[in-house]
Amino acid sequence: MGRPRSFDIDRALDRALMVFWRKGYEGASLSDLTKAVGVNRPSLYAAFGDKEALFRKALDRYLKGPAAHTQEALREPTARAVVERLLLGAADLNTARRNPGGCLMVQGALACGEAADSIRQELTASRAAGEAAMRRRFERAKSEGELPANVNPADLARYIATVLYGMAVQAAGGASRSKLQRVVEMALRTLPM
Amino acid sequence: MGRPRSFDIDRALDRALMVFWRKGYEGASLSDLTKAVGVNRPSLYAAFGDKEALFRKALDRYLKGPAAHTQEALREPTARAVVERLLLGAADLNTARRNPGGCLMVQGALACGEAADSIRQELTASRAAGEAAMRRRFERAKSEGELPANVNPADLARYIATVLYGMAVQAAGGASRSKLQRVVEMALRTLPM
DNA sequence: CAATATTTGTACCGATAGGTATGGAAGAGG
DNA sequence: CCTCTTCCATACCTATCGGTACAAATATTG
Repeated sequence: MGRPRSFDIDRALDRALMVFWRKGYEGASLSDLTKAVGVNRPSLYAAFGDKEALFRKALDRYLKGPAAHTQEALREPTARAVVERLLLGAADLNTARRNPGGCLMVQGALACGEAADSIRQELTASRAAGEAAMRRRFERAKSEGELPANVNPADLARYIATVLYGMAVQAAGGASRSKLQRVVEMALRTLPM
Repeated sequence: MGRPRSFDIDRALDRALMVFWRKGYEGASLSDLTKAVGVNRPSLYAAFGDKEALFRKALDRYLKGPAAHTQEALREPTARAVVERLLLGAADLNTARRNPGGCLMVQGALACGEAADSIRQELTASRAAGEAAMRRRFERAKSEGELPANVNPADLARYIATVLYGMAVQAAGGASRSKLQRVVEMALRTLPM
């Protein structure tokens, strides 16, 4: 009962995600967001809560949508296939025409004022969770005899994560897909497995 | 003639640099800056110009001070020594106790509102300049027969830069020096030279 | 000591930030 | 058709943003 909502809530979230992705949490103003979503401010607040809650929902959607390949990558049969899929997927995601350049988890809030501190911590935690998932996958690979004895799963995961973050910075600076792919190629060529 | 300035201009710039380094260009408010510098707002403006000019001067000081190792690294005798010095130097710089974590050129303005656009572009250009210097150094190395035939100097430079940026993201998230050093170790171990 | 040049501190500027009070509009249930 | 619940739109709130006007303070120069 009551007046029905006049906009699609998932479409709205997608629009908001694009703005956060391009400008980061603090760089995205409420005016940017409402303009992009096409909805007035109080409607946005009623639907999602405050800016912080909106960002968290957008991050969730990001992880389950555009960045879903990270989850799938971990299910690849070999460690090398996992890494290939992660890196090549990142090259695609970071430079997809219809997306802003870069990665929401890196751009979102690297450096910012105190107001965004809790968001910064959340993104740091999300990145750490991704690394931990990679580490567990590599531990499994090692137990299956796939990795050389002198390769530490945690170190390998951190290294791959570092390359991924660096690619996001490159993409935010305008690096093309082919340039990112050559970075991936070089990283893969020198992989210890 | 006239009343002499009551603060040291280089000390002030160092304090401002620390604030920009930790919070980025937009995250650093004028109130943060004046409080850290210990100088009132009009004095800051008289000495350095507006916020943008202050940031540019701080960036300059950053490149010539804390990040000076990048210039020195390029003068190492071999390409491998160049890379080693760059990566290990970055691990130190990004996690030095008395510095904010991370790298000013990465944290400064990755994502932000339109107001910071010119600063974002300047940082992107600075990073590109660093990569170009690396590429030229590797081209020299290749002409001296130091690099395998299948290694493209531009690709190698971009790859190293990517690892450096990724390390900055890791450090901004609180990664310790030893963890960064293990990333470096892995990157070095897999280097094609 | 007087005149002048510059810095200093206070107090303020308009613009914008995130967030909300309020009254009318629009549909669902009786 | 009427009521009730919910949503939409305008207009506004306080706090803070970057930036500055102005006058008191402090030095050098004659």
